[in-house]
Amino acid sequence: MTAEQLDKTYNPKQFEQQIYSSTEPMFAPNNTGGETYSILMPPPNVTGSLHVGHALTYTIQDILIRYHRQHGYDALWQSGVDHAGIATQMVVTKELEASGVDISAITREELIHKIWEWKDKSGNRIVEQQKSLGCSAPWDLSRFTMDKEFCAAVIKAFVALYKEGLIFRDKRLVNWDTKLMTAISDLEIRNEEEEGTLWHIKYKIVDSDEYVTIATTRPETMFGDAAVAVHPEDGRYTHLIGRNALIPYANRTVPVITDKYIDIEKGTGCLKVTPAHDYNDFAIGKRHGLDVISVIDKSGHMTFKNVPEFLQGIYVKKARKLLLSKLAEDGAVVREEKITHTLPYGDRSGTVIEPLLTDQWFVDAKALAKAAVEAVERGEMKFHPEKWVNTYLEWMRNIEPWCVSRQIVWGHQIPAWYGSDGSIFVEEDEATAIARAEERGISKDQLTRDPDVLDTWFSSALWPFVTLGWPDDDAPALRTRYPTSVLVTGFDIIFFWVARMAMMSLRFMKKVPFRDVYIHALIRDSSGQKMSKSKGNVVDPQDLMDEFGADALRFTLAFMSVPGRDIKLGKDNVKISRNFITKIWNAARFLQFKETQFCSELPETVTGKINNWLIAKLRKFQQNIDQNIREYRFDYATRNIQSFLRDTFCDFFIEAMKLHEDERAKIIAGKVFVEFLRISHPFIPFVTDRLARSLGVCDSLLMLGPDVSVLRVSISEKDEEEVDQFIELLHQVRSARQSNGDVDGEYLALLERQRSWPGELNLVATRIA
RNA sequence: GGUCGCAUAGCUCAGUUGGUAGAGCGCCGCGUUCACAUCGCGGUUGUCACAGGUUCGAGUCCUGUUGCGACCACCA
Repeated sequence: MTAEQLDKTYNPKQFEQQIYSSTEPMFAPNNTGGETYSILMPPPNVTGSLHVGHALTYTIQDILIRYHRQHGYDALWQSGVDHAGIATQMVVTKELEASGVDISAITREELIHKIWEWKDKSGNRIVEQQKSLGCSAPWDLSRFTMDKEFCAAVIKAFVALYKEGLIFRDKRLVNWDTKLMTAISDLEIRNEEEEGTLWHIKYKIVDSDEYVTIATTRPETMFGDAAVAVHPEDGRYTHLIGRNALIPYANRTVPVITDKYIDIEKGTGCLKVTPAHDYNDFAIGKRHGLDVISVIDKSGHMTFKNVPEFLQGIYVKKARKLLLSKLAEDGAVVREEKITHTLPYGDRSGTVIEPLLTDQWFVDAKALAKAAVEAVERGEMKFHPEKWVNTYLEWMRNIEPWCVSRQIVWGHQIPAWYGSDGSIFVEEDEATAIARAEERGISKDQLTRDPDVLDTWFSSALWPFVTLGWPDDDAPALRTRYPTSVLVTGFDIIFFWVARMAMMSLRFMKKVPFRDVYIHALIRDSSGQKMSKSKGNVVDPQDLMDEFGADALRFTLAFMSVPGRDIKLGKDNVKISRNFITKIWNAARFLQFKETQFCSELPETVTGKINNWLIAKLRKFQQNIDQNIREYRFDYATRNIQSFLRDTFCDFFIEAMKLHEDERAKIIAGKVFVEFLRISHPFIPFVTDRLARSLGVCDSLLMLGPDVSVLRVSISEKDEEEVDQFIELLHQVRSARQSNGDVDGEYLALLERQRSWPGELNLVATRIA
């Protein structure tokens, strides 16, 4: 490696790209049979582009991977992309519609084909951005949740779970998105508080002049009422129990029943029970054997059955208005009460979610959760920071069946075939399903395949072992790398992904998927606001990288990764990091100017107090970083990098070097600076590699861990202490001079003490003060 | 309603085992003779949210209060 003169200014744009491509071949795992270190990269959505949250999570993972690779581990960072069922189908559908395609007119196969086309064309954008950030993943090993092998694995897992009774089909109330026309899981809805109205509405009691007044926020569902319920001990209504109430305009009566679920204080104390459109009402209905009467269809309109003519086929919100004006006209609205309540909205579509009764596939999450809870309780999978273990356990212990079928086309089609007689065949392929059906006397033509696809998170849940080779139990990666070392992700993904990977992994691999789970912070804007497109406060990491360099962004994100606190990211923070990196650059320039030797070996015994002191500080620095990495304290690590370079190396050592010319010091300075570059490399890979090359040290620091010879060299601990004291005194002298002027007695006394210091410190003292 | 965080300098935040309150930014002063003004040297800035308790000693441990935030659940 030949040295070259460093530019006067640090200009990351000039070399980052080039450094990346020249080191890329070295990102592959070495597969030498040594100790492995593996990280699964959370697969970004195929539709995604890099946002600051990604930048943070990838920076942390890349630091870990580079560090372990440098330290001789067989390191694998398994990358990939997620097909992101609903999100992707939405994006492509929108694009097609915008270009004038009538979505309702194209077939399932055509749409799937279009999405593949889109994926091949645009699905790789985020990988390019990951590369700009410096992510050192072996991209040729990258997986896609819809690639052939992955699909086969998903189907295999589904069939296995089904045959074990851990997946079942049932008619239940599910969260239905009327815009996307699919079921979604509990996690895919977000509840939003808003102002609403509670209408008190009279139902006439049959064969009487009395009325019963119910309170509801959703009057339009009254046509699905199956009862009016009161609390058994509510004296106000005892006389009505067992009577029948007439539903307005419906020509239908419902009984007044009692149930302890009813809250006497709430509303009027009378609850209209609508099993088809409310989870609690469904439960009440089940207890009392009530009919389940649907009045809303899958697109969010009133049905044509069960609903009076003037509301048939009308959109729910409009139907509500119409009905209310008619009820008011007829004097049935007793009271309008303003309340705040929370409404469920679809995460993706933004429309109100309707609980609807439909046939769906469910995973028996409760059964799977048992092992996933126990493994964590036994400490086989550890959370960092530890507090997140409570979030995980709490959710796992109260888990409900997971609805995994989606009424869309982009995803893994459920391997279930239905016979015309209602029989179900769940098999890995069509041929087997047909064979099984024929055994039961059902011909091929009488079989239809379930059109639904699986929830995207179902395949994501299998990510840890499928990417490593499952279902081939002998796959080398599966044998040597499972369980993986650590999963790095945000807390919002604990339920969606971490918990489900734990469940599936324990079922199929009998072991936890990773030893550690590192939960990182959420990034907010500089004033602490959550970033969102609608607020317009989204910071684009690409912009920051363009302006300050990828290293500056990485350093900033690591620096601000304080456990348990959100990151308030502003441009200024990145600028400060850039300034620090410039400082490193200039330190290198100085050493180059001084014709420092970068490649010579350390002498067995270091002479010179300051030289000894520097070596001692370097050792501590190295040990600190090791500990920081072990404890996932990237904030401490970057602080250590900063203070070593600035306070220790530049502000004292280099300054002393200027005053006290010493050939030994040049050797030490070169050696220590190179060690500094190696140790810092995982955090700021581009600039450290660039400097190592320019100074003629090596082609890349990617594989070069800290030199252990630094640890072997014998140094005097007394020297370290002595120089520390000297520096302390130096501060006092400077301070005294600044505030009191040169003539002050205190200053002179301090100066005297300083000058009496032995060896080269004396020399330095005379000139530095 | 349940759970979990957070509160330290003007701002953003460190403070690891209980032992003299810190950094960066900002601000003020000084400084461009051999890296760096994207810099250096020095200075300024505190009721550690509040109230109790444990302790020789509490920013740190315990109890309570207030404020802010997040998540989960429910809502007639």
